[in-house]
Amino acid sequence: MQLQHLRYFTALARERHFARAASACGVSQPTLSAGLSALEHDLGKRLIERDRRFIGLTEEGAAILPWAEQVLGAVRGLTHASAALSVELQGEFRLAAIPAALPLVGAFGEALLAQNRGLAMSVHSQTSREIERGLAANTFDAGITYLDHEPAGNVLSVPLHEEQYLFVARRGTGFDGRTCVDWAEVAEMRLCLLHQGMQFRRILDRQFADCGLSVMPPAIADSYVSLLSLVRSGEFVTIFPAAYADLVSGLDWCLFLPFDAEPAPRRIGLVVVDRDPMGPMARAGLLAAQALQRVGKVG
Amino acid sequence: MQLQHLRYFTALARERHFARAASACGVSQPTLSAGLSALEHDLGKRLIERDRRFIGLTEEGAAILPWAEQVLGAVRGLTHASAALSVELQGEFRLAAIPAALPLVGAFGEALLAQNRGLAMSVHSQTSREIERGLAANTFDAGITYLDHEPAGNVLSVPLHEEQYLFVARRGTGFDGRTCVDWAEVAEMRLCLLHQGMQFRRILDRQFADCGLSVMPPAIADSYVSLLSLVRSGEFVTIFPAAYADLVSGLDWCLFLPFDAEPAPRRIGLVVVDRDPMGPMARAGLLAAQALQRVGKVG
DNA sequence: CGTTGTTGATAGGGATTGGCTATCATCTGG
DNA sequence: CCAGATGATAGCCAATCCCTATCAACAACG
Repeated sequence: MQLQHLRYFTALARERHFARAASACGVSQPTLSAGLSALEHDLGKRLIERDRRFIGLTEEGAAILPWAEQVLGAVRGLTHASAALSVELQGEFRLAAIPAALPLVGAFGEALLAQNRGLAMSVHSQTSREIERGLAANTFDAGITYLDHEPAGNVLSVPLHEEQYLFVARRGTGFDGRTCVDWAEVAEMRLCLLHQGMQFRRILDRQFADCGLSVMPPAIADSYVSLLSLVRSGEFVTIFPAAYADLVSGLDWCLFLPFDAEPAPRRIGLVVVDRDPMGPMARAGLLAAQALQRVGKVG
Repeated sequence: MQLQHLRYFTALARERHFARAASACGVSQPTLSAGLSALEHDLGKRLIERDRRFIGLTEEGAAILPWAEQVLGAVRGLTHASAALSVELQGEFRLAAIPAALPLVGAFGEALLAQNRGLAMSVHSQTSREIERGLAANTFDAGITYLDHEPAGNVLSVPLHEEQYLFVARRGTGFDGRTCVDWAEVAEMRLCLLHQGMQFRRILDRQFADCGLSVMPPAIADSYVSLLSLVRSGEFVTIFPAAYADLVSGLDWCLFLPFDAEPAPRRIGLVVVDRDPMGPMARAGLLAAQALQRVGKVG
């Protein structure tokens, strides 16, 4: 069995297209095709459903896919481990973060890249569920997400931030004199919020429910930028994580108000998978997060 | 990088000898030598300290060794996963067990092989510490060991047995009429016990300590067979796990007595590593252990 | 209904490399 | 000084990995 063939296989599973997968692997399409045939021959199983075009993976193919990712992840770990001893860490640090934590990636990236000049960080905005899967599948080296909500399958974490909420409205829409708002009145307003698949939304829903309220926001988006744009129209109000609000606090048309009753803050932090030989990327991420934690300056 | 080269590398690390490692891999010695050179060239690092003979691994070599084992373990998982779907599980189930649990491997093996006719089980007697390392390094598919003592790095376990203690003496040495013994008097006798690196010995030491006693056994061995042989001489007495005693209860010269006060029983069971895609071997082991647990017949 | 673009498989050739046997260089022990 | 052990080197062969060029089947569309 060839490692390269496993790369072809995972690429095809990802791209769902022979030519694109080949290009992603930097080889020609016939090469990828032949490599996959060889892999199927090695295992004695058809892994790919094809009907003159890519259909999907067979049952066997789906069964071995996570294993192929494990193999390749371990190979990455091996190469990094060998490279890390003599010189600095090199390559791409693949960080996934929930949208609410995006304001933290600046400080984290600063710490990480200061400690590892050879690294390049790539940030991927993902839901907490996707981060969990991506960590298990070695798609990401680390994630920044909620620490207390996860079923947490074998992860190490470093808390970075405690999330608070801020009410957001456009100036001149009746809130200018206010110093705070309460949850009950907000529930009655024209809210725009994230969609229900996203963790921050679920947390808010639970917060409203804890107050005996339920919300049916007339506008739903999948990014804070969209929410901000909706608020700017003056038609809507929304709720931001404080870290996110800080990032855009310079906007003169935008008004942020605290709530009268803050729920228990949600811890947000860095998570990496806790495998036996810890990958140098994971280690570097933990070190950077710990440095950040000591300084106390996050966001 | 070639998977085969990683096999060469782990074999060499295990055998500490080029020719033996080559033979273990089923290739000629120059082939292995060249393969290792290629691996070193790939990584750009010397991995092996050589001085006309094998000296040891370099720092880099030691760093990548656990990763190489991860890679190969994942490859095994992949192969098994692909094979397991259609037909029965094949190959070798590598079980490690502490000596005190060796009497359990019969029932476990029976259950495992009944459920998986294509499997062959190989049993390795190891200390609990070695089992822990071997599981992490993919040297074993499962272990049978104490469940409550482990620091437990990501393992799944199924309890199989609760260990009790029996006093063992040769008949005709003054114990024939007795129905039980107490810890204090045993502490005064000429005991032979396992050496202190072994878990069962440490458990006994703690048991004695809990009774305010301390023992300095005049004979120490690393196997129960040796202990039994020492007891047979009539000069010594010892303490066996009840499961072990059952196994040799047919010996007419041998006398087993319970203790008056039993400490809390120690749970012994099957452990497998809890990785994200669970290996079919681990799964098969768990299933066999669970079947055994339901039947309640272990040992 | 024919044309065109897309998608994946096949054919053939060249370069790489993994493997073998045979041999050598060096060290160890007697 | 000789014999054995250990690992590296040389030279050769076969496998295979990858490429370009091409083909076959299908879909979309005028």
